[in-house]
Amino acid sequence: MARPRLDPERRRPTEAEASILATLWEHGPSTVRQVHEHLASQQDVGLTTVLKLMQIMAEKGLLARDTSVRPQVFSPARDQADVQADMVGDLLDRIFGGSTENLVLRALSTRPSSPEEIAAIRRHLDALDGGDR
Amino acid sequence: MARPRLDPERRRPTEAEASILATLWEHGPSTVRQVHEHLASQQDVGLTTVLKLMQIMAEKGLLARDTSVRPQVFSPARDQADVQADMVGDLLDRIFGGSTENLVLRALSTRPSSPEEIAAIRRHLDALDGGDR
DNA sequence: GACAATCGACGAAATCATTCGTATGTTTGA
DNA sequence: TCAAACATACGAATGATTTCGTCGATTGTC
Repeated sequence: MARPRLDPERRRPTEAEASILATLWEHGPSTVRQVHEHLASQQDVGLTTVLKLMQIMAEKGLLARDTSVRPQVFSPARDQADVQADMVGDLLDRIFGGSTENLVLRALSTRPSSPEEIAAIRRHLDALDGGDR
Repeated sequence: MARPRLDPERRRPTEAEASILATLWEHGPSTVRQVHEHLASQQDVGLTTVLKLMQIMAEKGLLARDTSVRPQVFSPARDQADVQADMVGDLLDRIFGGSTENLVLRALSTRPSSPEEIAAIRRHLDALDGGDR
């Protein structure tokens, strides 16, 4: 009696899956061992655990795998920006009542941002509305 | 062989729990029936399911309950801003490589923001760094 | 008070997410 | 060549999450 399965598209990665995706986005297409080495430096996790996860992700369509080489090389199947957009949108709807302003404000106040970062965000805002004031 | 239990503090609400918290933040302290009515308008979910979830959340310390009235009234036990900060921080670390700028940029490009909203965000930025340009 | 409606507790089941042992096949290097 | 090391598959265990049925208690209505 659990929740019915979600539409395969728009399926958000789980926590462990997100770690693996992040690794692949950062380092590019990688073998299981490479991903494991990176993750193991942060958390205690076994090689076969990572393998299993990546196999499942490939089945789900989250990863693409190249079986023509050995060891096999995995790459993210979805664009980083797409996944980020889905997850931000989800968070927005789930606990920010859909208010982008609230989310941005919360993000800015949660983590200290450098003046450079703030300036960069201003430029993004300018690009959105032409810099009206 | 699942993931070990997390520290009770800093425990992020699950998906279903987040929906309930959002309802309570939006409508204030509510009965199970009220929460259910609100949620049922969005998804298909049973009354006893919501009840059970809210009981569990009360046990976990996510909700406070007033048993002196009938029906009982539940309210969020943690501040909305705190939970939002935890969840944004988590998303930041998990798939944005800790870059607030990326997250903000993604949020802004994912959802159309009104000029008013953009102006409000600018004011927040000004408050952070005094409006340096 | 009798009856119906509502409330609340509880247990159990289904599914999901994560973990890893073990078994088997493949490659490498002495 | 042959063994050691590595790669991959697979199944199963475990805990977390979500679901809801059912039963007794409480409340409201006539």
